[in-house]
Formats: sequence, structure tokens, C-alpha cells
Amino acid sequence: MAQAIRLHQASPLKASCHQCSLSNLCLPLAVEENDLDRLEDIVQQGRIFNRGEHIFDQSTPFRSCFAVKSGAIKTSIISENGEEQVTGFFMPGELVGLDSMGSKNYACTARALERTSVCEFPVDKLEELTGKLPDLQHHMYHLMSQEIQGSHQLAMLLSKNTAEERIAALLLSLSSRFQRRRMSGTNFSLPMARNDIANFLGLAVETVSRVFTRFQNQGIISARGREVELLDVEALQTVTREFSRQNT
Amino acid sequence: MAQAIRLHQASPLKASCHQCSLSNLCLPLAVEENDLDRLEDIVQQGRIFNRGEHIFDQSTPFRSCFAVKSGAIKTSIISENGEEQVTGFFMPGELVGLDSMGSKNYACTARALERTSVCEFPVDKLEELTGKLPDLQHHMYHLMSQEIQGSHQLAMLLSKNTAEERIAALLLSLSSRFQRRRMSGTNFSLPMARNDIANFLGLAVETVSRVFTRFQNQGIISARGREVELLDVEALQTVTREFSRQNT
DNA sequence: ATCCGTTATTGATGCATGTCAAAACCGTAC
DNA sequence: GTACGGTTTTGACATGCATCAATAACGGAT
Repeated sequence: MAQAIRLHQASPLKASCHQCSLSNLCLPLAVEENDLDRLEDIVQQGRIFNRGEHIFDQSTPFRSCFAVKSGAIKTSIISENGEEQVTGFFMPGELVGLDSMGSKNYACTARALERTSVCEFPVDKLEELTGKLPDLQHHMYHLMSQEIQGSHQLAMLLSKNTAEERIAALLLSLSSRFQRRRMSGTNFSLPMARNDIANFLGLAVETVSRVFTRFQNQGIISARGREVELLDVEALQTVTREFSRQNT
Repeated sequence: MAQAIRLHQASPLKASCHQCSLSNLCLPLAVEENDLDRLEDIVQQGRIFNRGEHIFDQSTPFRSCFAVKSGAIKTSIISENGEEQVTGFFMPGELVGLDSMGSKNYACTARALERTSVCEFPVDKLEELTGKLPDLQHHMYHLMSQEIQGSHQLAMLLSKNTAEERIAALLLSLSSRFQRRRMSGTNFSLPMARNDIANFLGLAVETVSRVFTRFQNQGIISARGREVELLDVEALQTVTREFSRQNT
């Protein structure tokens, strides 16, 4: 409940990971208390982006990873012809830009879905630091491998599951990510448009819309615009596993 | 042209990345000459697996990454109910296990598609070494981010492209990977069964088969079993971009 | 060489989802 | 408040691919 914001008196104008309420979700997770100071040294905190603004652009020089403090970010790849493919949604405490680590240019474009504040980790400093702090390096590997795994899960969802299953999975994913931040896991507002959901899940907008109303008619959710309430989480979980059962 | 195999007299029975013909594809790519020795120290070379044998299993303790020397490996995730999802194919010079870096257990199962030899990189030693060699660390980040990107590309392929486009893309991918090894890019034998292709691309086996024969009738490829010849690479490339053009 | 299990091909049919079209809704600016 | 562009919903229709079913080709073992 209580948000456990420790007031830490050092350098009030400067970045402070210590007093960030997300510190246990973000990079510092695996880092020792005294190492945290060194991470703070390289972080540029508090940049703010308005809805629709680009945090970075595909094919421009890769300089930094960004941790979301508040708001939400979507990443997408624009193919040669201008087709957009949404590759992910990032909520507070999550790190954007890992798919570009070790590359010269950003592999995707990131833009704010709503008013969003971020912390910036310049990659040169970050690599230097991970070379010195084995725990931090290990954590970076962990985050990156998580992203690979997540991507595989997504591919699996896209290739084997129905529209209902994909949407149920997304809703549950968002739910648990809200819960991690001590917010309601059953009552939240979607940061992204139906269009983005459709694109991300490889569906047509119309299909997304239809599934939403179907779920609503079944009493599983209640949705008005971006405002969503999960009325029957169990049912949603069943939907995601439905597919599995059938083939047994 | 010439394969530039330098005979390096040190420790003939021990691992030697120096004299591996894949060294410019594998980990050492970005590593200084003198750093290569230190990498050699941690590598366990020459383990051999027969077709069907497991290199490692999902949910068992993560100990090592493996570089393919010869043969081919497929990785897959087994979901709770036993459904298999193929997540990747790995050819000589490619590194398997990156999706488990920083985790306690392997995130997927890897098995040999044919008789396969690998080099093993114990992860504890590897992390220790990347902490000391910034170039190697950078290279690891690069490889991992490549895998994220590849995974996104796959998701894109699965969510937006037709069966023909997916299969054309796979054939071209394999082609370029054979070419990297200075082998024919137009005449090769598929290391995997139709079943694996179907699973990987999110299609039914029958569909894969049908597309193969359709391509054959169009004179784009010539296939007998796993033996494949790409007769018209341009046409294949057109197929993969076909989708893009339509929506312009 | 022959047999048998696995893998691959081919055909017929049904369904989920894309596409096209239009109406309803929403937020924003004037 | 009203008017507008963009988003969301709903409906009718078309189609690509999965599914079921059967045959054919392959490959390893005897």
C-alpha cells in the first residue's frame, strides 16, 4: 500500500535512484547499495516527453537506454515501405532500448503513448560501469535475455493462438505489470489505442474491437474506451490456456 | 577465398579458437588477437551430439552457451501442456543459449538436428571474462541485441505475412547463412524437417508442403526432400517484399 | 531387397479473421 | 455550445489457411 518513498537527503537536484519508488523494478534491482551511487552518477534523470513525441528514432545513432518513470512508451519497427510493426509496450520500471545494445544505431523507434518521464542511461557509460560491477553486468544480461524470451513468447502467441487468446494474454500481462507497481490489477486504463493493440498482436483493428465486445458480453471484462475493468480474471486465464487444452 | 587457417602450435590437444575456421563468425569476432587466448582458456571444445540428442533442456540449471561448429541445432519451448514451439535454428558460427543469459535455468531446449559438434562456454567463466574484456562484453551485448531484433523480425513475419512470404524469407535466411560459410547459397540441404519449418513459421505442415510445390511449379526453386536449389533468388526476394508493395 | 514407421504430398471442406463500408463515439479547438 | 478529425464499433462478405483424410515417398532395420 504505502509507497515507501525513502527521503534521501543527498543532492536534491541531482539524479537519485535511491529515492525512486521504482528502484526495485528498475536496473538497480541486483545492485548493492553502495554500487547504486555509481549508477546514479551516470543517469540523467527527469526528461519528459509529451504524447506522441519520439524518445529516439530507428537508424539514428544509438546513445542511450531509457527507463520509464511514469507514463508509457511503445516501440516499433518501420520497414522500408513505411509499414509499422509495434514491437513492445513499456511501462514504468521497464527499460527501453535493449534491442539496440552493442549496435551503432537504434533498431526501433520509441515514442510516448502519453505524457512520460524517463531516466536516460548513456550506453558508453553504462558499458563501462557494467565492466566494473559484475552484479550490474549480470543484471543487464538478465534483462536482455528476458527480452529475448518475451519476444519468443510473443512469436508463439502470434503463430499459434486465436485473437481471443492473444487479447486475453495482453490484458493479463498489463494487469500484472500494473500490480507490480502496487496499482489495481483489475481496474486500469489502457495507455495504447486499439490500433496499437491490433498491430502488436497481428490482428485487424476490427477484430480487436469485436473481441473486446465479446468479452464484455460474456461478463469477463467491462470496457469503455481505454478504461478497462477485469471482472473475471480466472476466465481470462482460462482463455489463454484454452488452446493448450484442446490439443491434449 | 583461401580459408586462412593459421596453424597455431600451442596445446594441440586443447581448444584453439585461433585455428577454427569459424573464428570470424563466432564470439572472437570483436576480440583482439591477444584476448583470444583468454577466451580459449575457458572454452571446452569438440563435444559431439548425434541427431536428436539434447544439448540442454529447458528448466535445467543454466551452465553454458554453445557455439555450433558443424551440424545444426534447433531450440524450442515446451509449454506446460507439452506443445512444442520452435524458437530458432542455429547454424555453424552461431551461438545458442543467449536467451538464458543471466537466468538460473535454461529458457528453452536445444537439440541437434543432425550430427553436430559444438564449443561450450561455461557462463560463470564467460561473465567473468566479459567483465575484464570490454570488447568481448560489447560483442555479447551485440549478439544478444541481435537475437532480440531477430525475434522481433520473426514476430513481424508471423503476424503480417502470408505462408509464401514466410517460407521465402526462411529460404533466403538459410541461403545467406550458408553463404557466410562460403558454401553455396543456392544449393543446400535443409537441416530440419518440414514439421520444424511449419512449427517455426506458425503454419501447418500441409501448407509448407503446398508452398514448396507451388514455388517449384513456378520455377522459383527445385526441391526433393530436404535437398533444395534456389533457381530464382530474385523471385524469392520479390515474394518477401510483395506484401509491402500491396499496401503502398 | 523387403518391410514398417515416419515424413511428405495432395485433395476437399470449414472456419477464423481480414477487408470493405458505414455509423457511432470521442476529444479537441474554435 | 458546435463542428471537426480521429478513433471505435458494428455489419456483410471474401479468403487464406487449418483441419481431416488418404495416398505416396522415404529411410532405417532386418
